Amino acid sequence: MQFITDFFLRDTAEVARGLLGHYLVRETPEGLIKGIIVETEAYLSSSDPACHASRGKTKRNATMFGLPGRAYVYFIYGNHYCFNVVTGPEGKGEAVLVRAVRPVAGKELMLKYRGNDCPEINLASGPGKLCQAFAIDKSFDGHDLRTKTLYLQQNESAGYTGAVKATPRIGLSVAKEKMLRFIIEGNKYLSR
DNA sequence: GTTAAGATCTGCT
DNA sequence: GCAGATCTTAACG
Repeated sequence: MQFITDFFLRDTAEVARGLLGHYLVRETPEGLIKGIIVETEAYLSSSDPACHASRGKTKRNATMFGLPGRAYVYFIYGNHYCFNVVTGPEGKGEAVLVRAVRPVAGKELMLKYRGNDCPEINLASGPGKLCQAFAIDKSFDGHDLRTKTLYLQQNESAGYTGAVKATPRIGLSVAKEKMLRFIIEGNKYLSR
């Protein structure tokens, strides 16, 4: 079952928390890839210097200011893509970074896209690894996440996957103190 | 035109 | 635990 737009129009931190336990699905010509989201981070537009949108709209972050429920994909550190879901009303500039999933289907394909024989526990345990395993690149920037090839799917048992915990976000040089990272506590597939 | 910093990963010590 | 790889974007001259 798909998410409705209203889900993404709520408070961004609530959306980040609410996505835990649900599915991220990728349909490739070679087969289906599916994972359960176990780690997310919220990026707010106001008073959040860590957010790309905090210093206004630019060519790179324009997607963040677009329609909720779209994908915001950007390239970082010369090597990696990061996958976000745009939240809030159009023009606000907020998003949720999906940092890690637990693989549930298409593990062979994920392994192939990751390009080495990494253990299952590391297939998608981090934003860059997740994009590699799901073959997500810049062509998905602005992609509507209710259409095929890449979408989010509700999981009825999401609320029973474990206790949710808020922690500081990872890898930032500013606003390190904000508790905007959400994890399923104790899950083996977290980035750390 | 030039430069510095970045929502990371991997391999080596 | 730490440094290096690697390159796009945005700010500045």
